[in-house]
Amino acid sequence: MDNFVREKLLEWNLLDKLKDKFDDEGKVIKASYGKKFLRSKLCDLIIKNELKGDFNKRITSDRFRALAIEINDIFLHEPPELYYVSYVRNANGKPKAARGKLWSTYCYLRKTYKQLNLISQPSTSTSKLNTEVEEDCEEHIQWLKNNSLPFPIVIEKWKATTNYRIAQFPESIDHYLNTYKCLRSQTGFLLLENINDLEPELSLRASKYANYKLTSQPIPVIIGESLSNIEGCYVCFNDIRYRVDTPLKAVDLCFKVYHTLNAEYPKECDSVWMFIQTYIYEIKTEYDRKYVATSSLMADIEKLKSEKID
DNA sequence: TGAAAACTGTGGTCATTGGT
DNA sequence: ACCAATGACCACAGTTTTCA
Repeated sequence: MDNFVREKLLEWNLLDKLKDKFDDEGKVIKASYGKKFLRSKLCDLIIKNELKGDFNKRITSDRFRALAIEINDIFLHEPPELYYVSYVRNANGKPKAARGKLWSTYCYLRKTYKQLNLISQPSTSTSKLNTEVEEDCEEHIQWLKNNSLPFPIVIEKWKATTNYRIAQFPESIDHYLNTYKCLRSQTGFLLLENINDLEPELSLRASKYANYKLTSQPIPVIIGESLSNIEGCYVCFNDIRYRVDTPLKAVDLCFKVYHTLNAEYPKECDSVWMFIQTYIYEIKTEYDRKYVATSSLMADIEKLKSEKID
């Protein structure tokens, strides 16, 4: 290692950090400068030293920038941008991730350390069920698959298996309906068999969804010439039609169906259902999407309410 | 035996997600 | 708003296999 490089390394405090390896590998890297420069080896050496002693250590963007500048100071023709470009937003305001050789070496090392179990995987939110509870659930699930009565026991078993069913997370509502017999019963509701205008509309909707590889979601349906002349209200999903007394009850039931089945809201009116969920029912979940329109509507309503009180 | 094809691993970018 | 983290994807170089 020549004096210039040694001085620079001392100045930037890199020599101490790299002394274990740099005498050997550093010589190789230094020798390659001006020929086929071993950039990857250099990055590997630096990042490994940064992570020495703690495989899970985070390197801040400031540190990355400093390291890139240090490299540029030692190896004058190596631009810092080659080694680290921090996060930026483009003209459209879209975020652009950090780049550069140091960055990708860091990512690659972390990937490798994870594969070798040197870094613990971030804990997922799903808590593990113990085997005893799981066995009970299996039994309940089996019962639910074959029985739809008596209703109180259905409710009890349905509640007891909530976590288990969520863990099993079905692909679609079809799966749910086909698996659990109780969902097809009409306890407490009138299920109509012939609804003239409704069926073509629903099948049109289903095919529209199928085009986008989505499954048709539960939907409240109101039949009648106008809102002042309502003939009937339904909640429809798949081939099931629940009749309810009022539009409000249809919305209410539909909302409950979404949550009971862990179904997603229909894409085209997700924000509307999110408003109903957060403002009317005051429910917040970890899966909630935030909408500017929804938030501003809620804020506006709150403002109106407070003005009325004043 | 050497060229071509197939395969594999590394290094890199990008879009997106998630945390603060 | 910022930025770290992640996963999908791609290019490319090196290695191995196939085949004339």
